Amino acid sequence: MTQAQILSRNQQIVLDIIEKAKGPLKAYSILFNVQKKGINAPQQIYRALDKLIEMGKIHKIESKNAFVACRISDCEISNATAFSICESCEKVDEISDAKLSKYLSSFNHKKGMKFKRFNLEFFGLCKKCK
Amino acid sequence: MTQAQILSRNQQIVLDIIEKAKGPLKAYSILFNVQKKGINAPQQIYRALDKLIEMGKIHKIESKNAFVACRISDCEISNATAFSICESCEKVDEISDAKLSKYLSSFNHKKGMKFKRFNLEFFGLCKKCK
DNA sequence: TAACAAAGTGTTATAATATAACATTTATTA
DNA sequence: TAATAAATGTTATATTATAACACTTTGTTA
Ligand SMILES: [Zn+2]
Ligand SMILES: [Zn+2]
Ligand SMILES: [Zn+2]
Ligand SMILES: [Zn+2]
Repeated sequence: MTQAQILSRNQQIVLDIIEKAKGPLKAYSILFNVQKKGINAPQQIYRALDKLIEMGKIHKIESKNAFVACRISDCEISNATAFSICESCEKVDEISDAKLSKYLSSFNHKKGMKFKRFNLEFFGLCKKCK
Repeated sequence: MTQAQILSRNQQIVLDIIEKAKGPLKAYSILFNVQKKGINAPQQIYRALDKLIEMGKIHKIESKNAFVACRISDCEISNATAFSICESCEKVDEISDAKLSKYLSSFNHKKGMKFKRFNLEFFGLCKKCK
């Protein structure tokens, strides 16, 4: 069994907020939300975010510069991420699809590059916005 | 036949620089490169970039906030983009793979979302850096 | 061709995102 | 307990991106 990660105080505060959020959160909106808890500077947020990403607890949605909690129990520690993003309401879902993940993880570029990691972002309209 | 796009002065200047570059360029590095041509403000760069992206002439590498020229003749006007990115030397190649593109374009999310567009970024080490 | 609309430009200012650097504190481990 | 590693607090600054407004050029159509 892998030891459950113990988070530092700031890491836990930041993670809690991201987990409670309905959608992706931006770094500065996290910052404004935690100032009552004594976190005052962007550095403190970005440091926590970096560690949480390393641990696979959260992911960065690159096209939005925003962060979501990982909801996938066996998420491969951020080596294989895929998201669906609604262009209207901004809803983001992490996609957990074994076939897709396998297909992409074994994809090899002609030019001899062996991939370690990928990130895939799908865009469209969610059920509600369609 | 679709009419070949005619670019405005600023759009052409920005595209030329991106096409000549060996790797992805950042907006402000483009700006510094064109100040001799009378372009002085970020707005002018970002406006040109936006249009060039719309036209499918360039793509944004989201994980790097940088821009590359499209080298793919039948690139589906930015609806289906895939890139390989070297984590060491920062080399970026656009991936043109009909199977991959077909596979992803027809991928449908369980939650009823129909995708219009995707962007995929692979990370690893290129031949040289391996 | 004159009138209008649409697209592009130039400019100043500012917002939003992210990192550098350094001093200090807390936790881990040898 | 001494040494090391990880995390924190803080100030300053770098980088990326957009808002707003006045003006010009280009395209369209009456
Ligand atoms: Zn995940
Ligand atoms: Zn939606
Ligand atoms: Zn392309
Ligand atoms: Zn390389």
